Amino acid sequence: MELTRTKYREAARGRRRPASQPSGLAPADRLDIAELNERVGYFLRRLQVAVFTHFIRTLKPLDVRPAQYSVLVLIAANPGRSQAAIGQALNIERARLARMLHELERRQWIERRAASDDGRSHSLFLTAAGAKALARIRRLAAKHEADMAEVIGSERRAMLLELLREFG
Amino acid sequence: MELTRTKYREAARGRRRPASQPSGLAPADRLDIAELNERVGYFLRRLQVAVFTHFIRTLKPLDVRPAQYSVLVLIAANPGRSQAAIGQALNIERARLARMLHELERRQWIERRAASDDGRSHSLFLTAAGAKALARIRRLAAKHEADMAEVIGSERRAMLLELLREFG
DNA sequence: TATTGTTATACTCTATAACTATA
DNA sequence: TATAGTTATAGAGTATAACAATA
Repeated sequence: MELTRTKYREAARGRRRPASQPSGLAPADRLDIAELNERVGYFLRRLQVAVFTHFIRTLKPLDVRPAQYSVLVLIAANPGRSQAAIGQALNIERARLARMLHELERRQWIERRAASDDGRSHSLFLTAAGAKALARIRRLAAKHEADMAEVIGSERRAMLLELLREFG
Repeated sequence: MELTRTKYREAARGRRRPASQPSGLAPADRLDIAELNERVGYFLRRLQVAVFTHFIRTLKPLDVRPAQYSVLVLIAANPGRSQAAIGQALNIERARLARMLHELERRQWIERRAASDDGRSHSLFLTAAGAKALARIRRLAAKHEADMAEVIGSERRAMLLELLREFG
């Protein structure tokens, strides 16, 4: 599944047969997926993969992945916070976050300073270059989100966002 | 985020502050995630991870993962189809599917027979043991789905499923 | 004792490429 | 030439455990 209007329309045409229809009546060339049609996790995963694929492609010029984007955004909005705080908020393992931050530091988008109050923790900040990059990143992320709205439909996107937000 | 009623209620309490509120007013101990509150992909990913985690934990007794479940279900509903057909329907790379099928064959849940009409392709079938295992797997998967409905609410689950299905 | 950050290992999943055997 | 399946490799993400420094 790709996130394009053409594919979406194809999917809409293919969806004429209701999920409750017995599997024996599925056309010979199409596979019967009736049982999966009742699984929230199945569709959740498919849409998530499609959305992330489109995000990654849209942000390819800056080579930023979804997790990196969320970390940069959180550091920008919460300068000086620790790795533990960022990791907990985003549900990223501290081991994984440590490696990701090394990469962002290598690109000179963030810097770590020793925390004044706690010798164990590092305070995280965007560098000037990081802030500049984030401005470009945000423009591409906004384009990604606008593409999604165009494919999904604005009001459907809003419904989906509200439903998902209940659990995030 | 875990998929439990307790966690859900905590999340609901924590959601009092609207997403549009300026970040400067976020409490000092909580991180400001206002910008992510508008990202469909962010919540889609969080919910998908939570749902898969619960699925994996529920099916732990049989050690079946979501992708394996979907493959078994598709073979059961479409006996004799090729790896290519299964892979295309589920959006699984043929290389990945080949390894997964080896594992399912090792467990003696599926078997491959040479296709009668095409010497290149393998026809996939459940074994008797595979059919028996799938019956147990389906009971656990149904429990997983029921748990989800309990946490999310039946009507919200139905709305979410319908919205997601538009793109799957 | 517990926490912060780091390194290391293992496993899943994704993305490719190269290869064989068939068509 | 194209397709079906296999094997191999590389990278991202997840899950652990172990460790040093600090609380």
